[in-house]
Amino acid sequence: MAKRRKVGNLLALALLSLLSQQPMYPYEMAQTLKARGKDNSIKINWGSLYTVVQNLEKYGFIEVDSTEREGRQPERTTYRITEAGQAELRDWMRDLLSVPGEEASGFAAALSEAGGMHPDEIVELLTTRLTRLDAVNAAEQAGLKALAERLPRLFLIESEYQLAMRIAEAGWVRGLISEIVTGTLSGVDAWRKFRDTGEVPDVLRHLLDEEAKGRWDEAGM
Amino acid sequence: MAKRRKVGNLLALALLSLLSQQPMYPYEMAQTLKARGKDNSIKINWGSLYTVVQNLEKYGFIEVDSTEREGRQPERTTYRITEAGQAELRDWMRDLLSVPGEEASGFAAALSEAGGMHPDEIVELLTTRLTRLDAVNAAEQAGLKALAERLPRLFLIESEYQLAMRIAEAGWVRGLISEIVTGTLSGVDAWRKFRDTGEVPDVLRHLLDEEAKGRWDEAGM
DNA sequence: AGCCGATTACTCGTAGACGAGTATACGCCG
DNA sequence: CGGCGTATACTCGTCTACGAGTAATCGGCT
Repeated sequence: MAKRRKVGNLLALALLSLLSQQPMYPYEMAQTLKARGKDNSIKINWGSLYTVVQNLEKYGFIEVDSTEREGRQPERTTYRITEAGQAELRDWMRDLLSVPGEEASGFAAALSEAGGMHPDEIVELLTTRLTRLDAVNAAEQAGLKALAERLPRLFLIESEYQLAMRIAEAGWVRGLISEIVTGTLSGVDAWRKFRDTGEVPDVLRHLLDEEAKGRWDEAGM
Repeated sequence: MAKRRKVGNLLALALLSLLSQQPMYPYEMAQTLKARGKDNSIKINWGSLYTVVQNLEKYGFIEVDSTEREGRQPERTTYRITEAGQAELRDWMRDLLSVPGEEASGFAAALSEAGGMHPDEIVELLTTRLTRLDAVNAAEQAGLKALAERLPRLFLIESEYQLAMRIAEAGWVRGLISEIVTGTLSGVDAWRKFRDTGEVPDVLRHLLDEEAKGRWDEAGM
């Protein structure tokens, strides 16, 4: 599951999908993606675009359909998808849809280092995040509503998904803030003391000892 | 906000955080991260490790503390964090915690291409995802519970976060499946028809026309 | 008629990510 | 006490991502 792809960039997925509908040349692909608003979910990078197209060709997922020049413009190479490309697209989609996980989040990484900062500062930062999340979500919700009048929702599920996730995140952050503030989160008291006075809590000393003996992984997480 | 970092790899964040506690040599950093179970949230890659350390040094965030050799082993270079490094760590943390978004998800990308597959297949795949999500979540929940008995929750927030997000995702997926099955999701009927009979729905034809004229972005999403 | 800015379409160079490979030392089993 | 598996500590080379730069054409305005 979630196996390594020969061409792993998500932009490649979008391109394969595009070419499965009709042949195109690279620049046209980028334009079409932009026109369809896909540049929200996938960043279109000129550098990547041509590398990805090249690699897709290298591995036989797409092939040259024709090359022509209009006037004296630089040559336009039109590509079409191959059988192998169709298969790859299909397989990749199945994989992405059916296998959860894998995404590394900066926020999660930062959370796991949060012990290095003062609780009050964390609360302040999280509050800022929450405000921004709420703002973005409200805007997005309004945007979605507007679009929903002209488009079947089918075309908007991916935005709905992202919105749902961000709403969930907002909820979680709200909860965390209140847990830190009220002290419900076990460990904050010692943490705050440590950050304020420099006094190393027993728990921490304990943990460091255990770590030295490499006992952490025993719980099998 | 969310500005470009001189050293952008999340591994660098972990390393800075580690070195802000005490000087270490690269291999030791990797060991410590593993011992602390951080290899769940951040993948530790030998190749990346040394590149990142090198870059951190290049930009003055860390500096050589000492180099020694025990016996005839390869030289061990111990690094310590600099003032600039402390500042970078702090600033980066503030950024990661207070600014939401930015994470590109493969699932979202796949969702936005879902129109290219048959609804029944999508439902099948989503159901698989749901099963897996539920399984992973149950396991994680159990694991967390076990750990919570020995560790203050403070050390587990990042796992709690990831769990919360995956639970939210499961909920959303469950909803989507039922919306597709029952046909509540506007557009599925036409979609299914199209996939079954090849008959191009009016809506789609309409959209393609508009796209040609570049009207998509007007809603300002 | 001709100039300017936007659009089209790509090229190239660099920096980063990553994995496979390497080389030494240490423990321990027979 | 010799050999071998494992842990230690990196090195190297490839492949990918990306952004800045380029060069031609087109439309419109003076």
